[in-house]
Amino acid sequence: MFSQTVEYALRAVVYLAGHVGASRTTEQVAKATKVPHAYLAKVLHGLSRAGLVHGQRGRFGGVSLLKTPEEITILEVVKAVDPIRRITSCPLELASHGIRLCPLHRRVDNALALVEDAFRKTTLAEILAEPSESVPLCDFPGRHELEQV
Amino acid sequence: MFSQTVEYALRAVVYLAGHVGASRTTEQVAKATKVPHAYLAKVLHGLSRAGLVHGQRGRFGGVSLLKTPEEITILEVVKAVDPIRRITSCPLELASHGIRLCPLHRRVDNALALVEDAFRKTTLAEILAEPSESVPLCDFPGRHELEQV
DNA sequence: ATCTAAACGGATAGCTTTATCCTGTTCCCA
DNA sequence: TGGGAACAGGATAAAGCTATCCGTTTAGAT
Repeated sequence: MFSQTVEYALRAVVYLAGHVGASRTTEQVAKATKVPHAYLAKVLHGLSRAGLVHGQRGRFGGVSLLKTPEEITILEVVKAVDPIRRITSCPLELASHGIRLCPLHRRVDNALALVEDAFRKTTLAEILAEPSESVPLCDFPGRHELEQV
Repeated sequence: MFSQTVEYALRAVVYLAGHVGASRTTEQVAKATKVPHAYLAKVLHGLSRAGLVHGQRGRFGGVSLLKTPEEITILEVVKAVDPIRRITSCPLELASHGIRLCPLHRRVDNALALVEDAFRKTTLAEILAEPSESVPLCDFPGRHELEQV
C-alpha cells in the first residue's frame, strides 16, 4: 500500500535523525538501512529537492538533515517522495458530482485523511524517543549503531 | 495509494449493490462505472474467486452479488482484489526485532490498521443509504440509473 | 595543482500493474 | 439441436516502479 520508495525514504531519514549534526554517505545509510545504495541515492536526491536533506559533494561529503528531528514529520517525508493523492473530485468525472464526492469516494478519501493525519502528527524525534525493546533500524537493542563492525 | 484495481472493484460492487437481485453484464457494469470493460472482467473474476459475486455464463447471464449489501464491507472487497499488507515483522529482517516492530514500522502499521478498521466498518448498504447530493456512481442526483439512455 | 571520495545525472533493464485482444467455454432460447 | 450471448482465460502490450550501471561534477586534502 505504501511504495517501496516511501519505506526507503523513511528508513533513511530515521537513520539520519539518529545522527544529527554529522553527515553520512549514501553508502553508510544504505548499509545501515539495508536499502540498495544506487536506488537510495535517487530517493535521497528526492528528499534533497524537497528541502529535507542536504547533499554535500566532494570528499568527506554526505547527506544530512536540514531540520531537527523535532521539525520533520513522517508526512513531510512521504510527501517528498510519493505523495498521498487525496481524492478531491469525482474520479468518474461526473459533472453533477463536481466538487462534492459521492458516499463511496467520500469514505475512501476519509481513509486517506486518517493516514495523513496520523503521519502529520508523528515527528522523527518521537520515533527515536519512543521507549521500545527495539531501536529503530538497529539490530542491537539499546544501542544505536548498526555499522559498528 | 490504493491501486486502480481496488478503485474499479469498489465501483463495481457499489453498482451491483444498487441492483440486488438482478444480474448485470460486465458490459453494463463497465459503462456505468466508466471502467475499461476487458479489465473489469478480470477484476470481477477476482471478486468471483473470493466468493463475493457470482458470474453466470451464457445468454442472459451476468454478474450479481452473492451477499446482501448489508453483509459486504469495503474491506472484503479490498481484500479480494488487492489486500492491505500489514507489517507483521521487521522489514529489515533484523533478528533482534523479531515479532516486535520498531517504533517506525509500528507507526506505519498503525496507519494501515486505521484504514483497515475504517473499511471494516463500512458496508455497501451504508454507502447506498447515505443521504447525499450525489448518488454513488450516478450522474443524476436523486436517480439511480446511469445507463437509462 | 592534483588526487580522491563523494553526490549528481542519464541510460538502461527487469518486474509489476494496468489494459487490450482473442479464443474457448458455457448456458439459454428458439 | 443449433445459434447467439455472456463469462473464462491466455497471450500480449503499454506504462510505471524498482533497481543497476556508469560517466560527470564537485569539493576537500595533500
